Amino acid sequence: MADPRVRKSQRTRRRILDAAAVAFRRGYASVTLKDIAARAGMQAGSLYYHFDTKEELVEAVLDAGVDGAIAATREAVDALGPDAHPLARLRAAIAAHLRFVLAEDAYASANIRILGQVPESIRERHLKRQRAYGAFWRALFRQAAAAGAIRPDVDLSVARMLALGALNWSVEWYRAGRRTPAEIAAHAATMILDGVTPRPESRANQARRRPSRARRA
Amino acid sequence: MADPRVRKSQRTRRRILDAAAVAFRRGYASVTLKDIAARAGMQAGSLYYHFDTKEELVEAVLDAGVDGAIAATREAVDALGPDAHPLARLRAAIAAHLRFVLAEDAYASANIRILGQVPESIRERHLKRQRAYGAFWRALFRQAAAAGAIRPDVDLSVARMLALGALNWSVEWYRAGRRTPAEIAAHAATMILDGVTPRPESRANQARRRPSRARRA
DNA sequence: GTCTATACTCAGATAGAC
DNA sequence: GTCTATCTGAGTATAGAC
Repeated sequence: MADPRVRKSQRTRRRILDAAAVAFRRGYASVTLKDIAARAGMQAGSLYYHFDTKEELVEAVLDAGVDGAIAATREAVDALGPDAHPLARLRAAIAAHLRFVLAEDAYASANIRILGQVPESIRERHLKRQRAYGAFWRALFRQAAAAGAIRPDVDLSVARMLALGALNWSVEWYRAGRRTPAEIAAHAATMILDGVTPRPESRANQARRRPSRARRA
Repeated sequence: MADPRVRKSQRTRRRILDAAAVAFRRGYASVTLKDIAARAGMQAGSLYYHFDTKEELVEAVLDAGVDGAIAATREAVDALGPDAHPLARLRAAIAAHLRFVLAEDAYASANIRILGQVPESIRERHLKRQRAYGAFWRALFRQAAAAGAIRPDVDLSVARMLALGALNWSVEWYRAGRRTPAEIAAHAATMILDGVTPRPESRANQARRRPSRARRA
C-alpha cells in the first residue's frame, strides 16, 4: 500500500484515471476536466501536471479498458487447461467478458460507451489495439467450428459480432440487484451458444456434447 | 411531393431533423448546431425558427427513432397474420428490428448511440416512450414461452435484453458491403433463437418445430 | 424564414505563485 | 505537485435586418 517504489505521482495518475473512467461512462465531449478533477479531489488545472490533454487522458482510459478485458478473458480461458474442449473455452470467454463488463468496471463501460465519440485519430489508434482482442475471439470461434461444435451454416464473423454485442450492450441495462454478474454471465453463455428454443436431446447442455463425426470437407 | 397541404416550414423541419439524425450518430455534446445547420443547408441561427433549443431538437430525433422501430417491427409481425406461431412472430420481429437498424436509418442509429449521453430529463422522458417498445418485445417472448417454444430455464428478461443488445450493437460494426441487411437479419434471427451449436435433429431449424407437450405447471 | 452580427457562457489549456 | 488566475476559442442562443 505504501510501497516506496510506487511514486506518489504514479498513484495520483491512477487516481485520475479511475475518476476519468467513471466520468467518461456518461460520454466524452460532455464530460469536463473539472468533473474529473473534482472526482479525483483536485482542481482542473492540476490535471495538466499528469496529462497534456483531455485526449491523452481518454486514450489512457480506453487502453486500460481493453487491456483489462483481454487479461480477464484470457485468464478464464487458460484456467481450463490446454485440453479443454473448444466449446468450453468459448463458453468461458463469454462468461468472463460479461462478468468483467458487469462487475462495475468503469474502464470497460467507458470503453464501450464512448469509443464511437472520441476524435477520429484516437479511435483509430485504439481500434488497432482492440484488434488483438478481436483476433482472440476469432480464434475461439474458429476452433469451436473446426471441432464441429458450431453449425456449418453459421457465419463466424456475424456470430462473433452478435455475441459480443449482446454482452457489451449489457452496460446499458444491467443494474446491480437481484442477479449477480456471475449468474447472468453463466446464463448468457448458454443462451448465446445454444439459443433459447428447446433442444430435444436433454436439458444438460453444458459443453459435454461432442462432434458425432468430422465436418464434411 | 409538392403537396400544398404540407407547408414549407414542415418540410424544412423535416430536413433539419434528417440532418440532425445523421449528425447525432457521432454523439450529442460534440455535435454543434453549426454542423446540423450546414447539413440542412442553412445557418446555425436559422435553426431557432424551427426549434427552441438543441435539446428539443435531439428529443425529436430520439422520438422519431423509436416510433420508426415500433412501426417497422409491428408491421413485420402483423404481416404474418393472427394465426402465426409465436416463435415465427418473434423471429420476424428480430429480423425486422435488425433490418431497420442496419438500413442506414440515421434515426435508429442516433437513438442507439446517444441515448446514454443526453441530459437526464430528456432521457427519462424518452425511456418512458421506449417502454412501449419494450412491452411489445416482452409480449413476444412471453407468448413464445407459453407455447413451449422457449426452454423453461431461460430467463425471459435476460434473453430479451441480450437479443436486443446483439441487434442494437450492429450499428457499431455493420458496414454496407457484401452482405445485405436482410441477409444478416435472417441469419441473426436463427442464431439468436437457436444458438450456434449443432442441433442433432436436422438442419432446417426454421419455426416449424412444435412443442412436444405443454409446459409443466 | 433565413440571414448576419453579437451577447453570453464555459470549456480546454497555460502561467506563475506556493 | 497542486493551487489560483487567466487567456483563448467555441458553442448556444438572441436580436434585428431583409
